[in-house]
Amino acid sequence: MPRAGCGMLPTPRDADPAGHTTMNDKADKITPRAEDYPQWYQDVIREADLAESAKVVKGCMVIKPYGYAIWEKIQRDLDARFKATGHSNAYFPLLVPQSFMTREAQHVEGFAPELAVVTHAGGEKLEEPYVIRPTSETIIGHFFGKWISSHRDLPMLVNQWANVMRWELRTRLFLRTTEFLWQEGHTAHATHDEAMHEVLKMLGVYGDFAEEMMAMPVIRGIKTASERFAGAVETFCIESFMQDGKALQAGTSHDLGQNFGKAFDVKFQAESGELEYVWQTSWGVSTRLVGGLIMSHSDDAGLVLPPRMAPIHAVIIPIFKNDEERSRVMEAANRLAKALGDIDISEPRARYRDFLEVRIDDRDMRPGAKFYHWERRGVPMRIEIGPKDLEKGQVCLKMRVDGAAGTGKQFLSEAEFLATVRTRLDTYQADLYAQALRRRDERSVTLDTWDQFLDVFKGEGSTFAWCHWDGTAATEAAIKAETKATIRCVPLAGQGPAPEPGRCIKSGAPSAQRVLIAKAY
RNA sequence: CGGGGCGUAGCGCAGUUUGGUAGCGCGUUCGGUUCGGGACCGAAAGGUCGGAGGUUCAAAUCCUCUCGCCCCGACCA
Repeated sequence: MPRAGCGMLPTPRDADPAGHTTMNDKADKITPRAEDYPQWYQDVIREADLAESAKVVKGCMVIKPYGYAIWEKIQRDLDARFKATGHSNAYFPLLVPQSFMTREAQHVEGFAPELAVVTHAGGEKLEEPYVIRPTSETIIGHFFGKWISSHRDLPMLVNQWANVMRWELRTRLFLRTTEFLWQEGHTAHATHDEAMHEVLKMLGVYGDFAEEMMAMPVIRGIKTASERFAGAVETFCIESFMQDGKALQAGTSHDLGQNFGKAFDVKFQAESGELEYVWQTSWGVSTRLVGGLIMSHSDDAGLVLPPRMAPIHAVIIPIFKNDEERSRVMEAANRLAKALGDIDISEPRARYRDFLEVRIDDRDMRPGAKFYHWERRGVPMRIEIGPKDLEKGQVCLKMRVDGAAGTGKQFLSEAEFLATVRTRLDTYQADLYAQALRRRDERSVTLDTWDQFLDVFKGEGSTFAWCHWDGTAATEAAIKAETKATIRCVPLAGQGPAPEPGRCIKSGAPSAQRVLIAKAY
């Protein structure tokens, strides 16, 4: 069966009259993005061996080792950033007394439909059911109440890495699963100003992380009331642009005001001697980030990873025809791998060391099959070493995605290669960011008429649309009802087009600035 | 919860209309030959056909009841 091919790569075997191929007719194929984007997304995850649906547990996923390694990269870097901003990790129970969930009115209302409840344990019906945490504001509020009594106890800055469960009706690997992994930061402060400062600081941490480490450009903004976290006074977010034009909320940071302080009676004695409720914040990112990473950079040949998120940076493919060549080539491969593995590729500002991860693929397979194997997994660099290279003292280098500078295989001396590896990875990282940013900006539009709007969002259509909005929930709901597009955020200063007055795209009422509208995951 | 679809080997499927005791491709295992873009030959392992009940000499196939999953709509990091 002749295959459609893998994007820009030549597939000579397509011409094989016998139709021989090692490809499974359906299972190994990556559907092109243009043909079926959601199917492409699933194919990339399967072929890169990142995760699979748990099947036996509705809506849940198994994160496989290679996918989990990416999550570990995310965790390690964010954790260091949280520590650097003064936060400490802690851990709170998975189960939350049901009565806790009902203390804050908006919070119950928002989460009630998606709670899983434990009613029986130890063979008996529980006196009070537990809910499996959909988030931990309530139980942490309870403990903050016990821990905080004086302004000297503030600020309280904790974070927890945990799993949570939300009974979603429709799930997608990484983007929305019933159970997911995340971190949730929870802080308490003496003043609203201080809490607001925290909220924005952590939004900044998320934005920097997304752009510097994931090479994923984001828009920082404020959620509208209807998109706000249940129980928050204000929700801030980072929104990223996926290749199909949809938006992904990649992180949120909430100003909780005194809502949970009042619900859980978290009071402190101020310097003045007065008892006051604390001002709280919470902020989180989840395994959804992995989905965002996939959709930001990957192509029709499979996963593409920025080096700072890649569990493996380089793979060496030995090439030989017989045992004599094999031993010579393997010796050179081992030597090169050792040298590469010693290269420190740490991000300059990071508080941890990062060394280049390299693998030698010595499996008994054709080299071509190995090329495809590692390409699908998004490994940034491939190095081929064969007898010809040994003769010439060179290595053959192929980057997973060809930068603007050149395409295809490059041949360079081993010394030159080793000396430039670090730079090449940094350039590659920067190129992926630039490409993602260009893609987003080229496809962002400013719209001024409802007809234009309908044209953009008809059917499955979506892109980043900057539009005037009259600020009312009614208009927002009308836009969503008619087009499925939603207001992703009101951009913070410098995050969208410069503010200019105009008229609402839907109602025609006056508006002070444009907001970001798109369909969302 | 409504509408649609599907459960047969690890994966993808055929077989069901017209009952006759399960097959194909890929993968896997073993042996050999191969190896600069998805190799080939030979041998082998692997299935109580989602489950329960019924009809029949005989059920993957017909009947009844169940369970599960996927897709589409209403909610969401």
